[in-house]
Amino acid sequence: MDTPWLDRPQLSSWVRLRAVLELLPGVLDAQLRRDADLTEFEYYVLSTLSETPGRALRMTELSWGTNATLPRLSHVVTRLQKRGLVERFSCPEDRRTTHVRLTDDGWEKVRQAAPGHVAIVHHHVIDVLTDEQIRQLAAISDAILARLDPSETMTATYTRYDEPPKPQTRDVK
Amino acid sequence: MDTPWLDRPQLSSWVRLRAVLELLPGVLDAQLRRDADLTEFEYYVLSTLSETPGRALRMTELSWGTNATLPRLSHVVTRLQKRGLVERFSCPEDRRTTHVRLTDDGWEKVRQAAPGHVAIVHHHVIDVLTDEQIRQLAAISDAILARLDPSETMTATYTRYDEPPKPQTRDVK
DNA sequence: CCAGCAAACTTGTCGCGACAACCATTCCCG
DNA sequence: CGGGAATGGTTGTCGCGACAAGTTTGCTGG
Repeated sequence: MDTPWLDRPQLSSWVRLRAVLELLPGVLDAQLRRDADLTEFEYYVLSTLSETPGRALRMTELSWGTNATLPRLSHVVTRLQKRGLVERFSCPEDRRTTHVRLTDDGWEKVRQAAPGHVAIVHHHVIDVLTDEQIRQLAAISDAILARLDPSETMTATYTRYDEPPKPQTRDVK
Repeated sequence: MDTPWLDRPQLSSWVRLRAVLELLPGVLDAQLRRDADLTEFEYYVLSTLSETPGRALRMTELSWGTNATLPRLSHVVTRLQKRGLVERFSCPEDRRTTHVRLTDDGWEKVRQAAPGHVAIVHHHVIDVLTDEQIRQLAAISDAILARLDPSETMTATYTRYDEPPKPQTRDVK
């Protein structure tokens, strides 16, 4: 097996990306925990629901919008439910499914947490990049996601939730 | 408090970056666990040591090179030590410090794991980007890191290990 | 020269996420 | 129209990382 090593520019880019992957989530998470007593992931669950008409989604749809596995989401929803921020309910149409709805408390929570979170995203990402770089970053992320997530579950996030993520060939090959 | 919201291009870029942050580490981690029985972080600890003259570093220096807190690193080193991949030893010069050295087994482990890991980095990141985008990504990551890690601990990674990370104002403010 | 502070780790506890196993419902097809 | 597969979700277990003490060694100033 001939090893395709990384040349200088590639290595340089990868090392830096890796550092971002390692450090950025922690910073965002810490801010939300401190100021809103929420995980970043919890925040995005609430946030996703808050942006949905009816403030409710099926578990599976919610998992598409938040890049989560179903088990993980289920645990998180359980915790949020215990705190009264969301509620589960089932639809008689398909009794396998569970729907999650944002409660008024959950809505209020998101309203209070959003400014701080947006501010830190601005401070650590948006503000340090030029408009040009922001466009570049979108394109780069898109390219990586296309390979990472061939079903394009993610890129559908801010568009639709109405169709399943195509043949799920999520093989790490 | 007037909230500086995200406009369309910014939001688009952030949503995609977030998805990458969420998904990419898991994919890399899964490959290493499966093929080498190593965490990605464990791999980078071993890898960092393997690239160091003498294949040894102080704990603190090692933490600079791997973006880890000292407690985390300490735990990981303990595990690696139990598996015989690294060994701790102390230097009489400053008896507070602990040094970590890659064992022959550890060296062999890294040698075996590297090709697979490099391959998946190629497949998921390098190969989907143009040379131009790789340069852009390095610049973007640099900008984010500069804010994230004002001490520039990270950018020093592939250069030097010999000086402390300047006044540690790692305030999440 | 010693008191107090800082540096360098280590250890313990807790919570979240991955994975696997499981249950319920629905779909598909002979 | 009945039986197996597929879909949708939940639960249990385990391991790693964050955070908060605690410990030892070195440093510095009065």
